[in-house]
Amino acid sequence: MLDHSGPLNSLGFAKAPADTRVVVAMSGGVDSSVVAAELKAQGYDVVGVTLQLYDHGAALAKKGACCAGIDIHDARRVAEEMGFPHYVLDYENVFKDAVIDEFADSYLGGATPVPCIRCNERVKFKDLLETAKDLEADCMATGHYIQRKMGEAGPELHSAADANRDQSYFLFSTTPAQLDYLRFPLGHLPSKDDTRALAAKYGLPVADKPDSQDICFVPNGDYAAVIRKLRPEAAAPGDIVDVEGRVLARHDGVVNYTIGQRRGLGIGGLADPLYVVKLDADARQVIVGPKEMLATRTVPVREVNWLGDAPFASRDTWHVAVKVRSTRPPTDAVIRPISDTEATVELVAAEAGVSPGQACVFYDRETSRIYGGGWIHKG
RNA sequence: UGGGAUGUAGCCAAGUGGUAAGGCAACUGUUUUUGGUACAGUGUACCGUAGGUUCGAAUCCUACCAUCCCAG
Repeated sequence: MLDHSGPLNSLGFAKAPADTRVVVAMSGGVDSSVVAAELKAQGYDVVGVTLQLYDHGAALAKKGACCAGIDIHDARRVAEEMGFPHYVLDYENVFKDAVIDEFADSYLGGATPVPCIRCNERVKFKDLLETAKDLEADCMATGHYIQRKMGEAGPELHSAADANRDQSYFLFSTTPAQLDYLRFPLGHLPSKDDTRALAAKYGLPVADKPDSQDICFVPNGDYAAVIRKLRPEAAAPGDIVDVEGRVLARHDGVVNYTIGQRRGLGIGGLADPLYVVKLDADARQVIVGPKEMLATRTVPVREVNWLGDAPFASRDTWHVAVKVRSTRPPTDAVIRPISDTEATVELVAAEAGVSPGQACVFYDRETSRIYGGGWIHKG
């Protein structure tokens, strides 16, 4: 089921699976459990590792969570049944510092963060990856739906075969060095059904667990409540104003809003709906306007992670396709590098709801290859 | 105090005799490993109050109340 290329084993090493140690990042969900089971079945020296990322009450009972409470036990059960060692590491402090704090501060600054990406780049592919190396593993495998393919200049990042499952948006910041060490055994599967079928085949206790969704550390979808707990000032009220500055209503914190948002404004009596078109954290203002005002064509990005073969700033423009959100197909765009890590992205067709703090991910126009991406800022 | 206008669900607003459109907001669901969007669904409106005319009124008549505008 896994990739094969010449004399190398399925993970790309020129030795027997039994001599290849692979750390599997196990969240406790179906995907990573299948990865671990499959590799173990193929004879690899599998070591399962699960991170405990947070541990507050309400989130534990929630369906579709990961990396806490019952999920850790689920991962452990899979390891026991399949017969490989499994370790649970306490990463609560790391996760809070690297992900949750920034999540809160980003919202306080009027931006809209993507904590799942930060978690991958700052925790799973950083500390956990180092831990895997400490365990003398040859590589680390995850259950992400994305592909690593060997190219002329080394490993390349490619979208998952199943476009509906593709998680490339959340993995754009994977560096070449990380990519070299990582493996994504599920990326080539045609659909999630195949994953569940494999889970059933190995008799995994997690075969029927629901998919994870929403932000894992946020209970009940109320992310603002989490922020208020961490940063009481997040509830500071302010005005909801139109583009001319007229006050239309009051709000209880800019953290409750994001650009493109329609619901929650509470302003009625108009012929057409209003959308948040801008957030001014300093003035505590939520600026609203008609839908047309959301059309955005110029997107400034920084912290660019470039995965092309030639240096990012070696050209004036790159013609690619980009995603400014996870749930829409890539759209044609031109990247104009400003430096090795900054650029202006011009969308050929305007997108609505582009917000600072979100990611802009670069895709090849013709192939499944991903050229990295950058973080959108206010410009 | 005169003159004029208006009063229909949280807001805006159709409906001028036959028993209450629609939009916005709100809520719920679907979609989605971020936020958001989109889509679908959800409303017992004492039709300002009190009388009257009529088989029957939100729609006609009277009075009153409230709000707004003009006049001084």
